[in-house]
Amino acid sequence: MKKKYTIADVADLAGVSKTTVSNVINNIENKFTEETKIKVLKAIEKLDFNINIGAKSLSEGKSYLIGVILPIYKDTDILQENFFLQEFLSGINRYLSTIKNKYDIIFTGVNENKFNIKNWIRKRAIDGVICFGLTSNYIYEYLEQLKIPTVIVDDLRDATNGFSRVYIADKKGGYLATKYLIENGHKDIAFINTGINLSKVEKNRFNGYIEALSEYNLNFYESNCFELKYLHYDSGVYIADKIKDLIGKQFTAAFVTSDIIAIGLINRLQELEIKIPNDFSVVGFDNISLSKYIYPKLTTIDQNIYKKGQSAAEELIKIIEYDDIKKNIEMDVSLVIRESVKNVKE
Amino acid sequence: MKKKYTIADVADLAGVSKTTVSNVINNIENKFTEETKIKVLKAIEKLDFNINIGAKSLSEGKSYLIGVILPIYKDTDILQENFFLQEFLSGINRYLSTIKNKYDIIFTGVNENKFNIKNWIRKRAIDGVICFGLTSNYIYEYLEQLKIPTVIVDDLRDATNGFSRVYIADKKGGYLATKYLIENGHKDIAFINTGINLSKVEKNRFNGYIEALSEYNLNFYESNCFELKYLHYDSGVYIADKIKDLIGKQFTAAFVTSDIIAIGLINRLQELEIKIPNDFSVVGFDNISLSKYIYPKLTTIDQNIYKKGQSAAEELIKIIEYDDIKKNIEMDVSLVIRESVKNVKE
DNA sequence: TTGAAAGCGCTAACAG
DNA sequence: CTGTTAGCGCTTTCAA
Repeated sequence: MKKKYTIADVADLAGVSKTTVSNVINNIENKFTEETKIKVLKAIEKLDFNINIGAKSLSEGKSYLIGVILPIYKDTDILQENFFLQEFLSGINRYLSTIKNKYDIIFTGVNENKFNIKNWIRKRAIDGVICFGLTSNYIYEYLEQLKIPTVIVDDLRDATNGFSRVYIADKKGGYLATKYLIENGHKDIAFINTGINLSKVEKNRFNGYIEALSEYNLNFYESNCFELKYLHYDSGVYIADKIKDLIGKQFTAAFVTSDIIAIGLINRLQELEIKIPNDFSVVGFDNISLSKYIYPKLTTIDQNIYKKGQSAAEELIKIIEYDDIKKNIEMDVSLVIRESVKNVKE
Repeated sequence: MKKKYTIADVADLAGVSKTTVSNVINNIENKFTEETKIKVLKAIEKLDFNINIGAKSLSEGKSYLIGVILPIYKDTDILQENFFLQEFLSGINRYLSTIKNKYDIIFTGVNENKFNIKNWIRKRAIDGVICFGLTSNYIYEYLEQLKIPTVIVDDLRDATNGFSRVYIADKKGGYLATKYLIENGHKDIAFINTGINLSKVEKNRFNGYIEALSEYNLNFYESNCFELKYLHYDSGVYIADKIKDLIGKQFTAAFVTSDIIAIGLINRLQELEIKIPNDFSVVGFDNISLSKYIYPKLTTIDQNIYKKGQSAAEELIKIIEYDDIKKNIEMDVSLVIRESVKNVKE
């Protein structure tokens, strides 16, 4: 097997010192002439030399690794049965590729035991971390204690006040969804959520719902609100059975604060011979990739998780490389009109 | 901020040498007494010491990083719009967690330019790589040249002969799918695929289809075979339009060699008022997570991508740690009965 | 503009 | 069983 060359080999071949090779590789200003640069570059080319990040890392005290901490949902493994985490990772990866893949991503799940996550960050000497969704407070504490560059995504709870955060315009999303339903002639609109008092995200979506209602002088009825415990498909199935007899009587449409639940709802309702959107209209929230593959295709609020990943990564790199200050970044949302809403005006 | 401690600090506190600390940490046999072990462990605990993998890595010439090379599908970014890669990553991660997360995963996409992938492997000093799906031959060449432990998943082309491979019982899957259709009374069954001459995987599924047919003395008709160009949702939509007039006349069911296409087909057919499974039955292949969320739920062949990730990782670690020899690992498949097939016997 | 030498934190010979 | 010492491949003073 071919020997793995080091900068010493390059230096020998080019007839310069290791220092100079290093300076050329890292493009340090005023440290070499054009002439030496060419010599070094030629030697690198000839030997097919590749820098060893491990060594660079040890000497610089930087790993060029960014850690992503992902939530693990009930009963599944990390990344499993999930329709958006991979989009998020993809976005991060995308941004990293725009800065020449200097950094690599490593990831872990949040339900690993406490010490694991802390140790993981330290032993890998991770340069920065991105936390997605509601992770536990003890993680935030560790992060603060470690003084490691961090970006929190989609968690606006007080415990995250000290960090840079990326989140979306949830209120606007709720507003857009509800308004669209109203403009399609719906006056009685159910609000299906996973707990407006537990999560600011949900709360904001609810506020958007309320705002649209009052803008059109529609009354808000507590009885039109349904709170679910878990954020997964089965909650949609569950709520479908619960509200099926109210459809057409108490309300003609629903704004559901997450796609996966909306999809469970739609599928179950159709099993019960309630046709979507003919008998009942629904607007979701998230625009997970799944939502355009179901029948009928789901009208929803797009939050572009992919782009969110990009922004989170960009912000993190700014903090790592330029000591950028804490920032709150709100991402815009938009309505994606597909087929799950019927116009009942005429 | 708290100083980051090194083994030298631990050694000082415990009153032993660095070597001894290292020996204890790595649990090297016959290199320390129970007594020293306790001293060292106490010191580690007290200092909240964490080993620095970067340094360990440099000195051992091992990175404890495994690289996963993922395909990138047309027009999308890595991991995007995809319903199985994350399951695969999840499986790898799962196995790695059973060996105490000694290794971390880093990943990259295959359409990055050639040099990038090679450089990436070398500069990170990756310990081993897992390739998923049909990647390019030049990658296999690099891998061979680099003599790096490698496991190839789902690619049986000649170029992969020299590597350990993980794949599934495709023929059995094709057989099971077709047999199930036949046992439900279907005699004329379309075979929708993405090219049996391009991919051994497709070829094997086709062979299973043929075997079931002949076992039940059913004729094979070339005209019942439809070959698609791309492996994605839109191909299903496309083929739906193409075969809609043959349904009920030339055939009453279809075995589709991939779920995502089967789903495109089903959705489009239902838009055309052809009811599944009442008017037409379909069995898919893959059991992607999406397939249980569509309506009707898709009957399909489960290939357990998650488990495939586990096996690939297990095999790779064996190669890395025990110089295990090249192996071919075939994973079993099974039929998952859901709602897209109608019994037309009675 | 260049180079010598020290050091990042760890492991591995080797000697005791 | 324990410790000394010499690297692993790079960056970084500091001096020339």
